[in-house]
Amino acid sequence: MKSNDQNDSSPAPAPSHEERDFLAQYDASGFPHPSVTVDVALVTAHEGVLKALLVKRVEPPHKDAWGLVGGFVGMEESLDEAAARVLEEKAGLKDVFLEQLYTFGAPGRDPRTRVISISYFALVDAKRLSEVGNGARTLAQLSVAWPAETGGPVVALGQDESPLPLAFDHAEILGALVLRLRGKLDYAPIGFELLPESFTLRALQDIHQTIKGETLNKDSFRRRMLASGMIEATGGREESVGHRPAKLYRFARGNTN
Amino acid sequence: MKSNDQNDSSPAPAPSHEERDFLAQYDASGFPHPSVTVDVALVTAHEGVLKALLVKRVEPPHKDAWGLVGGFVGMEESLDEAAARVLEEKAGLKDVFLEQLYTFGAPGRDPRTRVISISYFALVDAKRLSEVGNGARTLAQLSVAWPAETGGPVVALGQDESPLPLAFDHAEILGALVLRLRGKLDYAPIGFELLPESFTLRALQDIHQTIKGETLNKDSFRRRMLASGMIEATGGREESVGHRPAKLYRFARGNTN
DNA sequence: CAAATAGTGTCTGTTAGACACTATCAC
DNA sequence: GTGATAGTGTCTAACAGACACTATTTG
Repeated sequence: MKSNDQNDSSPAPAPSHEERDFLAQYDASGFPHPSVTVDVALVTAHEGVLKALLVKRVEPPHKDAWGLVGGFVGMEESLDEAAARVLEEKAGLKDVFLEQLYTFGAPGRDPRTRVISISYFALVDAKRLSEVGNGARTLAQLSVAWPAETGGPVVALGQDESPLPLAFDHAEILGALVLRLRGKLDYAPIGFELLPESFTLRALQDIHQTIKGETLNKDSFRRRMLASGMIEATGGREESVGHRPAKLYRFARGNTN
Repeated sequence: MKSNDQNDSSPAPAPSHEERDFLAQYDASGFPHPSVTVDVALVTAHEGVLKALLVKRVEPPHKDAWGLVGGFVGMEESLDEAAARVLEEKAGLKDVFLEQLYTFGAPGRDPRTRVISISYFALVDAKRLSEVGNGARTLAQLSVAWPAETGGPVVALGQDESPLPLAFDHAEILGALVLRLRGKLDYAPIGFELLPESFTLRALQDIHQTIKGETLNKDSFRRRMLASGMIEATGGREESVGHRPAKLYRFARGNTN
């Protein structure tokens, strides 16, 4: 599927750009141009805190620091496609919720050359974390690690500062991410993206509390969700939980009633 | 201040990039790179509708269509700085509220080459419109025009479609802009940016109604604004209005009470 | 005075928070 | 039964909408 020969006469597409030297770019008239990348924060809610996938950098700059997965934007792909590709190549995840966050382009954010990075965030159910790493091309090289498995290479996003040294301006990206999630939670269906298809009201409330960083009133949350029309009962219930089982709900796409 | 000689040995900075040929960019190894631009929507509320500054394009592509002001991002400036510079050079306005909106980068959005554009929006009081054009370097060339003066070269942003043919994906940018303004209005102080420093509650309500595209309850709006702590009375009042004059207020920065 | 809009006081319906109470599972 | 959480009913406080009424200007 992938050609290692850049001079191959067949129309070999994007992947080769990952291995190129990272130098300032010039056009035919000698005018320099910035490089354009996407950085993707893969986010989940785990044990009551928001967590994002970080990979340990094995080469300078910021060697041994932790960073988001990222890569160059190909000439033939949209920004959304680039973000999805990077997420699949470097984390092994497909078909996840993906949204553009913000574009960072301070002149000094990468010490090698001018790099403009469009940041994205992806939301996944914590149960899909086991997929991370499957088929990821550069996993071994970048030594991906995830909280559930190692307890280490994670940053908990909240009022506290990150406990890990982060590369580039990735701490700023994660800060903007938390604000975006908090701001959108009340009017956009992003909470459901962090849960499996069917879930209990309690689990949904936990997600909301994790994002907001505060406890919510149970009765009010319940009434509000049921009245919103955004969820519908699946008919099923929890099983083997040691107490009265809760009804299961699913996200009712389209109902804005 | 500006050098017309690109081979000048003094460290002549950014402005020359505007006149270059617009061709695909390649680095030393022959790998192509996208161009990076900023597009800025200068927005005001005028006669009950949102309006954005558009300039008529005098060269292909999209010759004779209307577009936002835009320009290349210089290698030494941040994205915010690039947006402010473009706004000053092409609309003659300085010191206005400016915020990044979204980044557009579909492969075909510019027929010449791959262009990734970080869009911004600027908010100004309608009374500052008279400044538009002052000192704008390329104004004559691009034939800037504004609603208040011509009635023509404007797009009214609302539920209706634009009556003007718009260049590139600028219609999409304006659509995203309206959604952003509506979404932020209730929790961010953006309404004040569309008004002079002192204003009446009625004028503020008009701005909110213009952005939301719906009428608001007068009593409730009044109570909400006064209780928010975001505004404070200046002590002054309207004059010569043919009816009871309203108190003047100003935006009380920082009060989130 | 009339015309017009600013601003106040009060009632009502809706919604959020609080809390008591009942329901249903595992053990 | 006990322990634990799900789910319901009801009271209350806060707030938005509605509307009547008063206040203050220009002409």
